[in-house]
Amino acid sequence: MEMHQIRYFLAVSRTLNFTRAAEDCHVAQPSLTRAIKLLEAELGGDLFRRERNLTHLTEFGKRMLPLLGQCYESAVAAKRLATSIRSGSLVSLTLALSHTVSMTLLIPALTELLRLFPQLELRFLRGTAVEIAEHLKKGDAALAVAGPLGESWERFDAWPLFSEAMEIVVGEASGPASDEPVSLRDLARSRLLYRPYCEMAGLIDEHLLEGQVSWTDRYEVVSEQDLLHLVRSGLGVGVLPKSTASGNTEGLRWLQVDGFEIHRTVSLYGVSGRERSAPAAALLKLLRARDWSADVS
Amino acid sequence: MEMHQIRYFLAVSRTLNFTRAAEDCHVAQPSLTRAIKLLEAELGGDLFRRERNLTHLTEFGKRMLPLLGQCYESAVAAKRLATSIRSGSLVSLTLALSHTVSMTLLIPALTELLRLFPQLELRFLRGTAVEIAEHLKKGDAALAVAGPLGESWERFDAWPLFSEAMEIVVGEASGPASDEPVSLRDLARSRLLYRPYCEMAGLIDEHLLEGQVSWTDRYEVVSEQDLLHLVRSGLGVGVLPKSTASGNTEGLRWLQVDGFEIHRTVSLYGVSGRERSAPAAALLKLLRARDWSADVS
DNA sequence: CCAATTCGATAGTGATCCGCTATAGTGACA
DNA sequence: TGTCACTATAGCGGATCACTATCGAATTGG
Repeated sequence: MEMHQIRYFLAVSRTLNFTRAAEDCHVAQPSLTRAIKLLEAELGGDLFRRERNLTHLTEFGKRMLPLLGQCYESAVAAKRLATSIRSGSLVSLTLALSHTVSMTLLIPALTELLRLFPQLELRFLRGTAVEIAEHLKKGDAALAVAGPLGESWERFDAWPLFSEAMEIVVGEASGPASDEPVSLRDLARSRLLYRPYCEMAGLIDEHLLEGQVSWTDRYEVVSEQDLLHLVRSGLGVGVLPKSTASGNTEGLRWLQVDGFEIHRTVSLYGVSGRERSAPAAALLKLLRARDWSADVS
Repeated sequence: MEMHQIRYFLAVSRTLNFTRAAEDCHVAQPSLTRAIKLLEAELGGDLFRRERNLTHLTEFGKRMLPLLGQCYESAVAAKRLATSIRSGSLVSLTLALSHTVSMTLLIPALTELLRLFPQLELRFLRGTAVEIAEHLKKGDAALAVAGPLGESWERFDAWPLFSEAMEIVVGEASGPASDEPVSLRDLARSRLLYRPYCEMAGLIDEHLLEGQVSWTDRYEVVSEQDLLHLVRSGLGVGVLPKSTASGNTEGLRWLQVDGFEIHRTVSLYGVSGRERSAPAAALLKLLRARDWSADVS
């Protein structure tokens, strides 16, 4: 079953006249006749009753009409969509974000991006470092923003955006009473709210073990928001990048802890050798040009 | 955009590997590569990022996938349906009926037909003589049952089924009191319920004019059922084929009217030179073999 | 009743395009 | 570094599609 056969079939269905259908299709009438005959042979039944003046669809042809019409319409729709995309009236950009990167960090750049590309369809993927690396590799996302991906694939382009401290946060009404620096050991009796999705999770664990701290109690959470709610309720202690709760610090207290100092670098990632769409290139430029100092202080 | 290109595109979308996709499609890999390239050229953008190990759909390819998938699915569905029809598991028959032919006349034959073809999809078209002739000509219906079609097209096959009288019917409580024959003139003051859709309407009109009868009042109705309801309510006089109300005579009275005698012949119609489907041939045989005497007495 | 017209089928030819084999080029991987 | 895996390219039949020319039959009009 070939596309031109379907096109010819639909033309004859409309005109009920082989000659005129051939004109409509801009082919010679014998070509159309033969195409229809081949289609009939393939389907195993006559599609038309040829009666000069009264040519019409057979019962069989009537059954075939909707399906073949749909087939053709889909092809036409695909071509239309392709044209629409090519003309730039339909552009999209998929961005992979670490669970540890707050959307608020990106809002200014995204706002500017949408000013440049009003029609842009933005799509976000959230994931762990491994998932983000996968998204980039498979081309699910054109760019990604995350902490260190761990994975060393030489085709990853990484543009560092900013560095920030991982800080320890407790609820305003809980934890050590003083504002003086406390020791890790003092803190070890609290419940640790563990973020397994964090790029720094392994490093934090090592750090705590080096400090001879064994946290007796540990909750696993699956999002920064959940963690913040738990911390505010005094149900545990969290280790968070500074930027996560910036501008949303009510009910929280940042602790100075002796012997705990970890920084992470948030980078923008891409895959070298892949041409970037215009919006992707623009977002890259916007993010790299941005001054992040306000977000990490 | 050719069908094989779409098939190849879908295969590569599944396997994400040109070589394996070519195997799946039972073509050589270069043929598939070229087909995809042509498709990309036609659509105006790359569908895949060729990265040996990591070949994947581009954003553009992802957009195209659903539509092209639908296109291919429709074609496959059409072929499946064709096979299904050819194997006889899906047969249909369209029958055109005059408004003046009661379905009850056909029930015995249809019952038998459905015993022979349990899977048969029956479809009915109702219409006037002109409409029925059109249905037959255009192939909308394979067979028709009606009174005289009026149209003389030499390609109409007509098999007379039965003849019957056109009778005059009034409500039980209305009309002339006696059971004696009345004259047309006596009746002329009643309201005539006129059936414009009847094949005999013209002839009936002539007949009444010949009898020098002018009906002062005339209602037009659009169905036998509506007419019977009106007649039962005493709102008029109807002229009906005997078979119409057979088995449904409550509230009705048949009048003997001097000088009024019209018969009509109900025939089965087909179009010569068109091959009939098995169910059509069977129904033809059943209807012609039937004894109609009980229906017209 | 015959000529003109219309409509679909057939024949024959040329060109396009598909599918094939062979092979090159290039990352990935051990 | 050598081998493998994967895609692209080149070149060659062969299938088939589109074309022109023409026929046969049926309808239409004078």
